[in-house]
This record gives sequence, C-alpha cells and structure tokens, in this order.
Amino acid sequence: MSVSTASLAFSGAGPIAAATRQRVLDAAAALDYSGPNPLGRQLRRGRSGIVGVVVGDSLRRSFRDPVSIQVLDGLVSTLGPLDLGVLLIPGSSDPAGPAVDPLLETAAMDVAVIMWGGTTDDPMLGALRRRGTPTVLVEGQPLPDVASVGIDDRGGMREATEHLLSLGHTRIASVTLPFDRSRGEGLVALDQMDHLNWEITRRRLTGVTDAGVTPVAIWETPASLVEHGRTAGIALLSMPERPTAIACQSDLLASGVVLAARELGLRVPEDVSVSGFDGLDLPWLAPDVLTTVVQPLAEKGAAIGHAVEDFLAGEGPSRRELPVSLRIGTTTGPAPTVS
Amino acid sequence: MSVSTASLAFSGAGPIAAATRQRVLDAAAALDYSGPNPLGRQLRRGRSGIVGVVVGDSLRRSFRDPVSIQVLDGLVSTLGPLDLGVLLIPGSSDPAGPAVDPLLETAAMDVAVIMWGGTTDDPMLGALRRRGTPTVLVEGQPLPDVASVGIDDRGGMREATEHLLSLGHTRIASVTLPFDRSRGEGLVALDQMDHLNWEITRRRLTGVTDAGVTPVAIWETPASLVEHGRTAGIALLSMPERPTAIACQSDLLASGVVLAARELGLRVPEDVSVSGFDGLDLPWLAPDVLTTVVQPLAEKGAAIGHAVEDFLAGEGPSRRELPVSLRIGTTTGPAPTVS
DNA sequence: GCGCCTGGTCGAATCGATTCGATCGCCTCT
DNA sequence: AGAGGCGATCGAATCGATTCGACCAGGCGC
Repeated sequence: MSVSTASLAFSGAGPIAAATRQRVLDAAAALDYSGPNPLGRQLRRGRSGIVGVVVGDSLRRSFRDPVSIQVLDGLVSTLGPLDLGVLLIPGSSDPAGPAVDPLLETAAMDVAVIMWGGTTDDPMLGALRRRGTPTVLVEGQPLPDVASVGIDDRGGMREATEHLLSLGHTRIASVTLPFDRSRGEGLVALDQMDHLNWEITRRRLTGVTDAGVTPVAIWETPASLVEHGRTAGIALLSMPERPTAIACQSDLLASGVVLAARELGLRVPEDVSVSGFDGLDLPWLAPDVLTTVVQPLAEKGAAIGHAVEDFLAGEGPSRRELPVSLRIGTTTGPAPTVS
Repeated sequence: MSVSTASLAFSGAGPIAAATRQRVLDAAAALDYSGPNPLGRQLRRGRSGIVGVVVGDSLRRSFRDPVSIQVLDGLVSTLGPLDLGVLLIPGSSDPAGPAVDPLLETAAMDVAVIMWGGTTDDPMLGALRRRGTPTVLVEGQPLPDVASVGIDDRGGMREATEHLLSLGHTRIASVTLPFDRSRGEGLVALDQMDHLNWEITRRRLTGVTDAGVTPVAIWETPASLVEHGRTAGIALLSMPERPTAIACQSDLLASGVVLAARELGLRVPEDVSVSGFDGLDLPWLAPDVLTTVVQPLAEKGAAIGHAVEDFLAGEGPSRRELPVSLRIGTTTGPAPTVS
C-alpha cells in the first residue's frame, strides 16, 4: 500500500474505504508507528501552529504579576481551540547577554506577541521584522506594520484622577510603573521626564494631567510589585507636605501604598486616599476594597488571540482598544479638611 | 550559485570563502530572504527544540502558585542555553472536554514535562507513551519508562512533625493538598483514605505518620491557595477539641491558616502552632516567619532541565531526588499547657 | 453490450534545509 | 612540466507528510 493512502487513512479527510483504513491502522500498530510526524506536516503546511509570547523582562517577575497571568490565561484559552500553542519566550533581562532571546531569532512561530510593548526602538521588534514574523504588540505605541492591543489607559487614569478631584483633593502624588528599561526607583525630577520611554507609563501619566492635575510628586518604581508600592508609600507619606491622595498606576503598587499608610499609622481613606489601576481582587487588603480602574484582563487576552487569528487568516495588522471603567472602593474618600 | 553553498554561508560551519559568503548574504538581502526556515531545519534534524510543559490543571490556577512559577523559571533558565523552548500545555481542567489537551497529541516536541505528576493512570501519560515522547514526571510516582524529579516530601514532613512533637504538641491536625482530580474540600473520614490518588499528597501525609502521629483531623483542600487555607483554618480551629498544631502541606495553605487564627483572635504560636511546606517568602505574614520545610525550587527546575538534557543525549529515563530542610520560624512554639 | 461516471487507490512533486560524496581548479613539490 | 594535494563549490539524496492529477475497476444507464 502507498504512503498517500496511509496519509488519507490518518487524516480522515478524502475518499477512503473503511476496510482499507482499518488495514492501514492495523499495519501502523504492528510497526508501532504513532501517527503522522508533526514536523513533516508543519513543513508542508508552512505553519508551525506556534505563537511565541514574550512575557516580560524575566519570567519570575512577570509571573508574579497577576495582570500578566490573567491576560496570558485569556490568550491561551482563545488560542487552544484554534490548535495553536504558546511558546514562552523570556524577554531580555540580562543587559550583559544578548539583546534578544535566541528563541526569538530561531524558533519556529507563526506569530509573535510582545506582552509589554516597550519602547519603539525595542530590539525585539527589529528582530521580528527582520524575520518577517507578524507581531502583536500589547500596550505599546502603535506602529504601521504591527498589530496592537491596548486599553484606554489615558481615559481611565483621567477618570480616576477626576474622582479624586471631586473629593476635594489638591495635593495628589503619582506612583508610576518604570520609565524605561533601566527601571529606576525614586522621585522623578521634572527634567527627567524626557526619558519616559515606556508607553504604558507615559499614557497613564498623561491621564493625570488630562484631568488638569500636576502631581506634587512622581515616584517611579522598578516593577509592579507590592513591595515597591510599599517603599513608594513610605517615602511619599513621610514628605513634609504630605499628599492627601496617591494615584497609582497599578493595583499591586496601590496595595503596597495602603500597607505603608497603615504601617505609618495613617487611616485610609480618612488621612490619605489611594487609587489603583487594573481591577484585581486583593484579598489581603480586606476589608478594604481598592478604588481602581478596572480593565478587562481575560478579554484582553482574547483580543490578542483574535489579533493572532487575523494574521493567520491573511489579514493585515489589526488594532484593538478595550474600554475600562472606574470602580469606587473604600480606599478613597473626601480630602482631610485640616492637613 | 547552489543551495548547498547558501546553506554553508548561513550555518557558518564548513569550508567557505569569505567572498562567496558575502555574495550569498547580499543576494539573500536582495531577495529579502530572512535566513533558514526553522521548520526545514527541524525536519532534517528530527528535532523541534521544543519541550512541552504541562503546567497544571488550569493555567490561571497554576500561575497563582509561586511554587510552580519558581520551578518553571528555573526550568526555562536551564533550557534557554540549550536552545530549547518551552511550549505551554494546559492540563485537563474541564471534565466535560477532552481528557488531554490536543496540543499534547499533536504538537511537535522532543520531550514532555508534567509538572504535577498526578495519578498513575493519568491519561496524559498514556497519550505521551503512545506518541513515544520521552516524559519527565515531577512529583509523581516513579514509572519504569518515565524520568522523575522530586524531593524528599516524606522525610521533610516527618521532620516538621517531629519538630511539633518536640514542642509537646499532641493534638495535631493536617491540612492537605487535593486527594485526587475531583478536588474535594473538607474533613476526610478515615474510610475515604483509599481514594488518595495524588502522589504528592500521599507522600506528605505519610511523613506525618512516619513521625508516629495520627492526625486528630485531616482537611482536604481543592488547591494550594491562601483562601482554601483560611477556610480550613476557620473550620479546624472552631472544632470542640481544638488542635494545638496544624501541619500544612504547603506554605500558601499554612499562611491561610495563620490568617484564620488571627481572625479568630488566636495567637500564633502561643495558642496554635502552624507549619508549612515549600519555603516561600510570605511578606503578608510579616512580622511572622512561617516554620516550613524548604525545598530548592529553582534547583528543582534545573533538575527537570537536566532530565530533559539526558533524554536528548540519548540516555534513558533518569531519576532525581532533591533534599529539603526544615526552617524554624515564629509560627511554631511550645504547646499550650492549658487547653 | 458498450460507454460513461465515480469511488477508491496510487505516483510523484513539493515544502526547505542539511550533508555526504564528488568534482573542479589551483598551488606546490619534485 | 607533470602529479599529487587541498580548499571551495556543487549535486543529489534525505527527513515525513500532503495533495493534485492520473489511473483503474466496477456499476449503471441507454
């Protein structure tokens, strides 16, 4: 019997007599042949069925961030039914090592996803463009040949800031995500604003000024982690002219600030109001509920999946923006009348 | 010029004149050929360079577990230099859906890793055996044709229990990981012990009896999460004959029990001692430090990587067991003299 | 009874890179 | 000057599956 008949038997498609099919399957069992080799199929199809996902700077850090996890979960759920697998690609964490992970250069993948679209001059984008791999950029600056998925960061942060304004706050500080790959930590002077290279940080900061607020202090953190939020909170709440409200660019940072306030003996929200961004469940703040800008994380993952789908259907780069909504919790309240 | 020469030019190996090489590269640039197609190379080599990793039941749940994350991080760090990529494969979470993820059946991979080696009759093991894919089982029951990586669960738990005994505790309860795929929650009667199918749970429970202790109560949790630990703690600490010590099978569970104790107004360790397993940093318990059995998580990931390496070097299935050590913190103390 | 149609099977080309052996100049040694 | 040797290049086979067109035999209609 011929190889083509065998192929028909395994694929199931095409005209084949049931008897022949059974004969092929029996022979395969006798020769302990375990079905078609995926590599051959992939070469023929010209498709690997693999989506490379650059998760973040280092896996450990990314995976400690519930935001990444939930988006990734949504992405995998969308990709699964399409018979697509997710290949994990570490971002460039080691400045001494290669600028991009070798996997990004050599691994077989149909589409690449960059989960934290960094700066426009990201070497990863260059590498992917060179290879001609269609790319989905999440929370990055839109580029003509790259699909993008994002949320209304700017509008969301504007809404949160306006909420603080409506409560009478005037001394508002901001705790931000990293400004660029160097991931500094501490107060940012106004003349350092030009190296604000990370798009997501820029957009959320712009949202604050959109509301007509000039922050009394801007604190940069090296990553969205509770401990960095705590450090920021201790510092900002020890300032001589203490801010009455702190708008944070992530929920983890905000929860760190709340913990810092409690440590310093300050009441939330009576002495200081705190707002976040993301809309996570933060059980360790209980009974407090964080005031925050809720973004649809699972839907964001699904949107990335659909952007991938578009590419595989032969369409050009798509562009999606998801809405956010303000959730008012118990960590924001009227500004204290006496400072 | 010929394809073989072009291949030489790109691979760099083999004898080739610098001038020819440059000519090939120029021609490639002119035709915007972006380097060798990985699929062709993989087919020829007979290797995909991909390691499939089954992370756990559902991605969301697995990724909320710092233990999985840290092991995965160690694994990726080891696999990276070997030019191997990690393909994420969701475990079977939906009982209505297929028993194993289609990726496990069809994706190209050189080796598969099952991170939470479940039961011996795991359908995933069957699928992998049918395909002839070398498999590394983590924390599972050793099988002849499968490589295994594990720690001394039993000895570690025995040591922790002996520590409690030495403090004078006699009423010791146990909070366990799931017994089987059905993931029940609640007290386990003695006659239900036979459906204890999950190897890791069994081993850690055996460690307790090894120390000569019969737990006054065994509480099964559906997953290693703080909230499940809290539920367990509330229940166990409300029992009429309250246990004076609770040995938990994970740190997340233990921290939930500590939180529950605090909620109930019990002092730790004066009123109740709590021990964990894993050796995580748990900042939200501060200033308390959990007494726990420390396992080397990053090394575990590296050990999995080496097991993979062995397979690719053509060796048979290897077997590795890593040591654990007891870390005594502030959550265990002498048994209360008056109950 | 003959021709046509159709369901089933087979050959061969193709996807793209690698690699072994062969060939072809050219240089050097005698 | 002729022969041997070596470095560079090329042909062709191979990895394994898919798929299009060809082919063949049996059934049905006229």
